[in-house]
Amino acid sequence: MNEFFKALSDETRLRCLVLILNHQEICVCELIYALELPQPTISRHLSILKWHKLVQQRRMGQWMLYSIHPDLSAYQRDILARLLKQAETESLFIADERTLSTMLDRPQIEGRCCHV
Amino acid sequence: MNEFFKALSDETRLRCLVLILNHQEICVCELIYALELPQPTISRHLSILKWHKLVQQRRMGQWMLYSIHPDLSAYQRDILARLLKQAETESLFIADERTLSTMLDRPQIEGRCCHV
DNA sequence: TATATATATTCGCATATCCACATATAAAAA
DNA sequence: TTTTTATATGTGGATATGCGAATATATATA
Repeated sequence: MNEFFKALSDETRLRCLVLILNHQEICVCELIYALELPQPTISRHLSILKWHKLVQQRRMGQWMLYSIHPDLSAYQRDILARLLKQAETESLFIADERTLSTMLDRPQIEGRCCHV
Repeated sequence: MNEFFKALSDETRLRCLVLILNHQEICVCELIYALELPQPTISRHLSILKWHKLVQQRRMGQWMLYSIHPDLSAYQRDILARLLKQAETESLFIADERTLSTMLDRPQIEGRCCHV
């Protein structure tokens, strides 16, 4: 049970998760751009989230898309939802969204709509 | 925001928190007995929870009593409540409660009732 | 006051975590 | 097929975390 919180205990991973939650599906290059962090840093944190089964990945051509894992338990979904709500209340991570919105030539991903 | 999850990312701290939540107020010697861990280990984890402002302490004679911090935000209370519910669903930490129930000469603490 | 009980803290060590840098791999474009 | 773009992984070092053992402190009791 504490392992789940360990996955959430890093700011970079929370920032990634919030972006994933807001956009349903997002590619690594968008996370790199939005968070303004080195590519290996993003990749490594994504692999930790993947190891904890919080996210899944799928390839779309040259891009790797990440989304919330469909097998997430109701419990974990509840925690993530509460976390997201609080992030909005406290206006956390909005800078990441603003940075992302300035990105040019973002990959076109079907059925994606931003929830923020 | 990730600091809160860092406080929850350790199993010993979760076990302490669940006991505190179930008993409202609990003394260190009860935690030592219930978790069957060395006294310095319990004390150290309690001091971490205190540092994160998740718990408060008060002295009652020779005993130090710990309880959930009254200034906890609604957000943090929600997460703890969801966590507690899930622990019950998964029957986690029940061994701690059972061990505690076998403890002799537990300190009498006013207004305490066990919620499990 | 001396002693026992309860709790907190210090120290040293082992391990875990995170980062930067370099390198590897996979797909797309030239 | 070579090159470019996108992503993943290996490595070493710095820092953080957790633990056991010893010690310190505070309260109660003899």
